Amino acid sequence: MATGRTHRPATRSRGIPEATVARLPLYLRALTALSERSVPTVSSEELAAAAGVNSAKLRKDFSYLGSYGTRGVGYDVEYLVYQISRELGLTQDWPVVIVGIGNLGAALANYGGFASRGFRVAALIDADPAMKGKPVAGMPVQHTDDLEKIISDNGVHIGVIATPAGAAQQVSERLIAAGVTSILNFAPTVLSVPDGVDVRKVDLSIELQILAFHEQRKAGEEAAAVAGAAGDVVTPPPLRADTAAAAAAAAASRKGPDGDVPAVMPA
Amino acid sequence: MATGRTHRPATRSRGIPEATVARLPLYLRALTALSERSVPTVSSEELAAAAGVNSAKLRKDFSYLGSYGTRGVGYDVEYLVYQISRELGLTQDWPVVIVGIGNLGAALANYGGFASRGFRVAALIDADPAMKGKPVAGMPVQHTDDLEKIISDNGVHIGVIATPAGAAQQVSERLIAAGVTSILNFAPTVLSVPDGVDVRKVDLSIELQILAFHEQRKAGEEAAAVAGAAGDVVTPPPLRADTAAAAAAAAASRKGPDGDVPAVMPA
DNA sequence: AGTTGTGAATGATTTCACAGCG
DNA sequence: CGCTGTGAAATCATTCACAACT
Repeated sequence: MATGRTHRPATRSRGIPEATVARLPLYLRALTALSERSVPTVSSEELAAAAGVNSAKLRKDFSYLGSYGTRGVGYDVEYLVYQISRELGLTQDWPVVIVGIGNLGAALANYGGFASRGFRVAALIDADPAMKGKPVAGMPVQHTDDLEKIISDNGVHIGVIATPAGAAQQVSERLIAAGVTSILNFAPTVLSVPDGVDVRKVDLSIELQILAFHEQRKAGEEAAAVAGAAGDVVTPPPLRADTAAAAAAAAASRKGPDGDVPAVMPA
Repeated sequence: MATGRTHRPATRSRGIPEATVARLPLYLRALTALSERSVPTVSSEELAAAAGVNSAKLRKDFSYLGSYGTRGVGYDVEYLVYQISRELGLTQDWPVVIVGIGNLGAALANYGGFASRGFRVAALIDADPAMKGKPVAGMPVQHTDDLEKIISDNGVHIGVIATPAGAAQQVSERLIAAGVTSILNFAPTVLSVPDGVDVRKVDLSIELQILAFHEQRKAGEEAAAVAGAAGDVVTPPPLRADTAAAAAAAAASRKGPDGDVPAVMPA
């Protein structure tokens, strides 16, 4: 998951496990699609398929919300949409500010799915004076100087940070001081925030790196399957950088888990 | 976390747990920052703080890679950068295509951190004929018609989908047929892909919904703490939509976990 | 003396499998 | 009969706490 919570120990909130909470939006999206097609009821099997999970997990997830299904029949789509929306707090709408109106910030401001489900972009904020007043997504960009006033005037509790990494920590501190308690961080930095503030992080390069890991593993398996003839060991030379004398002294006795032994011995 | 893998049972890859793999990029980023400041060694405690995790978890994570530290001293920064990069497959560079050059796609194309660490944008692809040839991030946009040729000419294994939701499934099928085996999906849809293809998903509105859940919970706690005087129950009327007769018949016997009972009884 | 590496303990999540109900 | 809801089992992840090593 491209996502990752930062603070707050993985404790249950109101009895609902975190892993379940993270899936509720998926279910909600699948249910909304069914609702638009006027499908009245759906089984756990069908809904699970639409959401990309297995049905046992889905049923267990729903069991934390209550008994909202009908045995032998399934779930009432509209009713479930309402219950999940309520559970997620989407029956009210949340004003959100986006800080950092560069390429990404502008893309986020223009993102339609934003407004549709319970969220409303209350303001766009940027530190560049040249941006001030420029319309983005039909809304004038405001200057960082007014951040605190914007937050409190609009009763904003959720902030989106799309600034460069260097500015993110400071922006988060100002947001929090002004009353924000939930942050969605697109900047590639670990934010440190006080207790009670939730941070979720979306990080493109982390996602790509995780994919690269699996991709590499696939390539390795493939090579191992094909190999046997050419004795080309994939592992490059260790290239140990001896920057620290103390650590360097111990360098001789390194052990990898199995990395130094090629999966397939050269013949 | 904004992320979520889609396919492939959560099995270990080469003995390294998935949860650990997901943290390696974080460690790598923190280590790279230390490296730039020419810090030679770092303890698990320090590095953990920089990466936003606790030190026991970090040490356990590293233990899956091998014994790369020195007791009494810590970890050699350069050496660890290299080992983690290698483990993540970043010692080679991965050509990547971005499909869907709208606001988001353009933002991704312009994102610097992309090129820096092992990834190279090999092509930008869009279905709009009007976009063809237009330069985005210093690179001409190519038309979807040529997708297959672009993938195979460049040996691309990783694709990024930034199209509207409606196009995503079809695009993924074409990417996969042409040889892509890892997909980073920004479209708000569940992709269904064959075995052996990895999908990671980044979804703005899911992240916001998870934040809203916690935000709502905070508001509830606060209200409960303050309350006792005003008897304003937060729970809205159930609003049951009777779309399905069968399910409706059973509507009488609903039970929520505790949702129908206000946390604080009105006096 | 200081810090890693890791078994053992704990906790969270997923999966199984089936009783219970409509 | 079909499908939900859920204990119990299995798996996965985190944390503890300390022996091992420099």
